[in-house]
Parts: sequence; C-alpha cells; structure tokens
Amino acid sequence: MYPFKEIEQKWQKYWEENKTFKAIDFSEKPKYYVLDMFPYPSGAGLHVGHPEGYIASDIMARYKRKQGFNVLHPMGWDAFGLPAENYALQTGTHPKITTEKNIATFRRQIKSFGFSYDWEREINTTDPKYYKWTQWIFQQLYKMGLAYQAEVAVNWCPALKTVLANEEVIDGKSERGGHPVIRMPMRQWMLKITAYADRLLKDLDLVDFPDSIKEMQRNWIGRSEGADVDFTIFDSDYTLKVFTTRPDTLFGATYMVVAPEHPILKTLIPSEYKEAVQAYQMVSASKSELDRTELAKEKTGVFTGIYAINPVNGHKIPIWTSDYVLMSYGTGAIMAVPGHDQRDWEFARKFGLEIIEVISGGDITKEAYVGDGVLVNSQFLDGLHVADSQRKIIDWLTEKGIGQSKVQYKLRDWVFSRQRYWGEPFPLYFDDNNNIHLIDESKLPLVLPPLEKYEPSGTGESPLANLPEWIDFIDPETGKHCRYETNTMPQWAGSCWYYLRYLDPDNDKAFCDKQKENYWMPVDLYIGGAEHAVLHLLYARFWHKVLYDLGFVATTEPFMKLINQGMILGEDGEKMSKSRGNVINPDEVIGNFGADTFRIYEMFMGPLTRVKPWSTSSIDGVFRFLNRVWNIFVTDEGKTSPDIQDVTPDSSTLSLLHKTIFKVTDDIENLRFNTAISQMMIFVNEIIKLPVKPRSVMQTFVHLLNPFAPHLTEQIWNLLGNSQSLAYIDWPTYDPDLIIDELVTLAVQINGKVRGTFEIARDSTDQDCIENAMQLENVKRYIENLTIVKTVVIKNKIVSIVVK
RNA sequence: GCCGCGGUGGCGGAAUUGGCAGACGCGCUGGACUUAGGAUCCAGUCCUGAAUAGGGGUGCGAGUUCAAAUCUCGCCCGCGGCACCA
Repeated sequence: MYPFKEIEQKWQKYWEENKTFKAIDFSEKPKYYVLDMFPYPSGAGLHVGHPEGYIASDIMARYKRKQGFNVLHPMGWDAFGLPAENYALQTGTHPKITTEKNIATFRRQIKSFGFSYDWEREINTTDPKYYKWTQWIFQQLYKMGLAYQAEVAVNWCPALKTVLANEEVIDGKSERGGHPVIRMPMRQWMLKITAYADRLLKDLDLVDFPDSIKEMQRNWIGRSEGADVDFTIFDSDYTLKVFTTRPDTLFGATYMVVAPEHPILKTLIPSEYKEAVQAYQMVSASKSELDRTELAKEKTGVFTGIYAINPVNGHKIPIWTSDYVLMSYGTGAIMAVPGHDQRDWEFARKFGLEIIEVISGGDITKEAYVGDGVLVNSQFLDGLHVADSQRKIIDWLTEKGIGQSKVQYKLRDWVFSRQRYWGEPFPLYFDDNNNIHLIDESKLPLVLPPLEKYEPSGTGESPLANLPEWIDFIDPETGKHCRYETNTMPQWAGSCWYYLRYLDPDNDKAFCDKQKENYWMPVDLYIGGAEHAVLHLLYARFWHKVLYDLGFVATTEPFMKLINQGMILGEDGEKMSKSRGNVINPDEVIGNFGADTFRIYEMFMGPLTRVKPWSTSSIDGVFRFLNRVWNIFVTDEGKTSPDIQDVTPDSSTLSLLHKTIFKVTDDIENLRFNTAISQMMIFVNEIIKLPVKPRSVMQTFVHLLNPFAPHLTEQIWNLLGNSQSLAYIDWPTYDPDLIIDELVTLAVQINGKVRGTFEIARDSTDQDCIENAMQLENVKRYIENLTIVKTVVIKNKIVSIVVK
C-alpha cells in the first residue's frame, strides 16, 4: 500500500506554501475560467455528491494549466439562508457563528481533495465586504426601474406566525408542526425579470448548455404568441381584456372566465350573485397552488351574473369565475372556446354551456378539437385554415382598435424579498410618507445588525422588525424620521454575481475592476448540479444582462459552457439520505484510500453527467491501480525502481504511449474522464509486463495521470529527480504517425455472420482483402458450392461476402 | 398529460459518420505464493454448448441494409423537469 497520507499532506502543503495555483491577473497566456457552483456550507458537511463536480473542474483546471492557459479556478461560500437561521431559532446561536463553523468544515474537507483553487480569491456572501456589492447591484436595478414593490401572496402560517418558503410547505401544511398555511398578500420587493424574458430566451442560442437545461429554461420563460382582445361588458363601460393564442377561434367563444382574484369581481357583480361569488373566492384563496392544479381534476366555478359582448358577432356571452384561470398569467381572464380548448370543453360540459364548432376536422361532441382545419361558422373567416385566419382576425381586430397581436410569457417577476433575518438587508430606507431613499453608495454596506432573538415578529415581518433601535432613525440631513426595510434579500442574491467577485475579491471601490472583468470573463466552463438548472442560472443571467446594459460587464452571457454532474446514489441505488442510512462520508473514504483514489474513483464511475450508484468495492479497483502505478516507479525502500531505465522504447511501447496520450487528451477535452482513466489502466496493464520501462515513456505517463491523481504524480515526478512541480510543465503531445497500426485485423462476414478474421497491412486494396478472406478455412467452408453474389470491403474494418 | 434523458453481462459501464457487442473496473471461478489471506500475481468469466464447431443475444415488435446497440416506425419501462400558462 503506497503511503498516500504522507504524500497528500506533503503536496498540499507544498502547493499552499508556494502559491502554486495563484491565478495571475493579466498574462500573455490565453485565459481559462473554470468555475464550480459554490456550495451552501450546511452543518452536515460535505457529501460525496459535492466533490464530483469539483473533481471534474479540477481536472480541467490542471489540464489547462499544463496546456499553457492562465487558469482561474476559485471557490467560495453561498452562506446566507434558512438552515442557519432555523438553527439560531432552536439554539440561540447566531447564524454568523454557525456559518463560520460550517465554512471551516467545508474548507477543510474541500482542501483534503487537493483541489487547485486559488484560495486567495475565496469569497463569502455573508461577508459585509461582499454583500456591500450585492446591495450596490440592487441599487442599480432599482435605478433602472427593475425593482419595485408589490402585494404578493406568500405562504402565511397563522400558527407559527411566520411566512414560509415554498419548500417549507408540504401539502398545504407547515413542514414544522404541520399547521395549516394560507396564501396571504404581503408587501414584497420584486425584480422585473420579465423585462428581460425575450433576451434570456434568445441568448440561450449563444451558450453551450445541456439541451435539457435550455429546454427547461425555455419552458420556464414560456413564450407564446397570440393576441389581446377587448370584450365590452354588457350594460357597462368596462372592457375585459383577454389574451388568447387562438384568436382564430373567436367566433367560437361562447362564454368568458375570470380568475377569482380578478378586479372585475369587486365592482360589477349584480347583488343577487355576490354571495355565491364571494363564497367561491374564499374557497379558492384557501387552496394551495397544489390544490388548484394537480388535485383539481374536476373543474369548479360560478356564474358572476355579468355578460360580455363577443366583438366579432355581437353575441351576449356569460362571464364565469373559476380557478382554472390564473390571475398571474395574461390578463387573468380568458375567452372560452369550448369547441377547441380541452379545459374550456370540460368546463362547458360540466356547466351546460354552449359549444360551437368553428374549425372542422374533429368531433366536438367527444372532445375539443385543437388541430388544424378549415374555419366554419366564422363569417368572414370561413374557408380559411388556422394560420391564415389568425392573420386575418388579428388585422381585423387591430383595425377596429379592439385587439392586437401579443407575445405573452409564463415567466413572472421575481419575488425578491424574504421575511427573514439571515440575508442581505435592502440598501434603502423609507420616510414617513413611504418614499423610498437609496442609501448613499459611500455608506454601503448596510450591515445586518446583531440580534438577541430570532423569533418571528408575529406580523409576518422579518425578525428585524423586533429591533426598533435599528429600524428607526433620524435622517441627519433632513432631520426627519426614517426607517429601514425589514425584509432581506433571498439566498439567490449573492449567487447572482459571485463569479464576478472572484475576479477581484478585495476591491472596495467597485464590485469588480473593469479591466479584470474584460480579461477573465466569460466563464469558460461552469460545473454544478442540475437542481439549479432554472432559477439560479436564470437569475444570474438576468443580473449579468442588467450589468451589461449598464456597461459594467463586456459579455451578454456569463457562462459559455455548462455541465451538470449526475447525482451519486447510495450503494442501494437510492438517493443518499440519513434516514436510509446509505450516506457515504468523504472523510472516511479519503482516510482509507486517499484523495487521489477518491478523485479517480468518482470519475471512473461513469459519465460525469449521469446518475450513478456508489460502490465501495469498486474503489478497491482504483486503489489497486494507483498502487500498481506506485510500485512501477518506487521500490519498497522508497527509491526509484531499477526497472526504469534510460532506454529507447520499442515501437509497440511507443505506439501504446501515443495512443494513450491521444485518448486521454481527447477524453479530457470532452469531459469523458471515465474512458480516459480506462485508457491509462490499459497502459499500465501493458507496461507492467515490460521488465525494463523506458524512462521517457514513464515520465510522459506521469503527466497524463497528473490532473487525476495530483499528489501521487507530484511525488513520483519528484522521485524521478525533478525539482519543479508538475503543475505548469507542458502537457504531452502525440505523434499522429505513431497511433496508426501497421497491421489491422479484418473480420470476414458471410451473409451477415462473422466467420473469421485475418491480419493484413493497413490500407490494403479491396482485392487483397478479399483474396485473404477467401483463404480462411472457415470461410471456405461457408462459400463452398455457392455463388458469390456480392462482396463489400470497408477499409481496415471488414470484408462482407454475400453468397447464394 | 406535456417536455427532456435513458434502457447493453451478476454489477458500474465501453463501443453510435451503421462495420468483430461487452473495452476498463467490480464481483465470481480456478490456480500460484504463503502459517494465514479480506494482500499480491496468473488464467478464465454474455447465455447455451464437451468444443478453438455451431446457435442465441444490446427493453419489446416490425422495417431499411451485405451489415443495426447505433437509422426509421409503433409500443413498454425507468429517471428528471413542468404541470389548467388560455
């Protein structure tokens, strides 16, 4: 067993003392920015899923350095968030203390892997020197008109007297205690991400993200084209605007539906309908999002007593209210076309509303017909197909001034405040008239004050509301009473721009020096979990575009290439969890096998992006591999093996080496670490058979293994008499002539079945190949007394003979 | 329901401009060395078969082709995301 513990400590100390991985701002070399999604330092410590992405990025970082790139590879902590605050609630420990402790654990664990981070660039989102700039960016958003306040429904738990995050609500009950949770409107800060919807969608074409992530983002943004149409209310001046993707079906609109929250229900309801409508509104309000969607298979609703006029045919149509129409999408009202929309069809069926066919081709007595067809019962649209009639009706509506084409997004503005303590304070204050004043830039950061108690305020406000001595103050300039915002920013805030802070972590004049930003950005490779596929990535892309519009950054997109590592499951194939008892502790694995074995094992498990189960016995195989490598180079006494000699390698050894250089290089470039490792195993299996191992070949191999097993290879490199670290010594190149075999093995197929193989010189003529094939005894057996119909030769691969 | 990804030995996985399926690793079997081995080394290991003969075989069923894990069509199953978005 090789002395991994000693070696790993030695080299980690060496790298740290020599600042081996310090990234230099500005250089003649091309830059390469490889970024990990920084972790939330939880109390549980690192689990084996974390390092998977970090190992991959570290291999890239080390490989690129050896390729002559100036590499930026940083790490930091996304440390605001709920768990620390909940822990404070239970124990009274300040979140800052908990956070510091957790970071220390994470840092120690991460360092034990020997990652080549530039630790001088370490950042922490909870550090006032960091969140000063989170606050500053918020102020820029505010000045751009992208931050505003609104009343938004939140998860209010009357029993706990607090607002809960979505993940704290399970089936309409609080996660802690199981108390009922209702939707209650509360003042919130909002960010107008919808203003960037189109660009967030379009610029996905500029980046190299997995298709699934792009698709999820596209769905999330949810662009749809259609038209706005105004309906007048019968006997009223009021118009009811709807959005529809199917203006062509306007003649089939036989009723309308508004969301239970729609303002029209406050004013226009005839008195005899008020009671029923209000009762329905109450029921809807108490339903969670879940109830309103998944569980509500059966449509519900009530008639409001109001009628609208269908603008195309003047028909008087009833307006209903139902929670299958959402206030948050479109205008909160729809024209219902039961003949050609399945939801409307179900609703109409249930309540006996009229169903008219306006597009032929289906059977609307059975279900709504949503396909293409010829328009019927639609006066001037009759005879047209769907696409044509859409154009025509939109022109008609536009001309009459009662509608126009419209692009609608599913994406909603971002609720950017939390009623919590452990987050960035908003850098602003209110005067007694509720006017908003931004804190002067020179006075930032607005520091989170210490708290005695973390109990919720009881009003739904953050625990900061319990601190009047902090909230209330007299503005020295105006002498007037003012108060700070008690809401804090969500956890996403700090992670929206952290990749920029790494470029210039100590700058107190700007969030990041512009020259440095110009040099390092964009991120060339971003590795992290797919759970951040939508929110974090969309939010960060949004902030980046705002900073771009303000001229603070030079690229429209922050991340050029994104890779999601697949989850690592427990040995039982289930998700790792304490309750299942299948959690693997990385400290233990490193203690038993060392960091190099851990690194290679996680990369050898399978493709980086795939979900794969942990297997403790498989680690043995990797550990054996590294031991074999060690034993090739080092004797039991710790000296260089006498088998390694300055001899000229024979051609097959040289060919093997160059094939290995080629394969490992190509695989790293494409993040196929599993097959790169496999090739190195093949190399070792072959080389170990040689009684004398050529020094030049073995030295080259050490380079190839270095990004994967940095400690072991540094030690061997050192023992071989090299005094410099391997980190910046050139990556080997292969000779294309040496990876081509002189002799190739061809298979012979007769009627599609392989009947033999033969060796022949590379690139032999088809004629030679066929002649050789015919010589084989087994081939002769199968073609005897039969006529050859056809022969196919694929160069250097196969000879295929068809007989009859 | 919709969108995306996937299904290959006992297990993790290789091989997709169509060209000898199962590389590499685990596990297992046998052997060597040993007081001992859960260390190390050697041999074997898709199924069937005495076989270095044949036959079968990449979720299922068709198709295209000299040739299909790979391409086409229709299903089944698993995972992830979204979920009344008008």
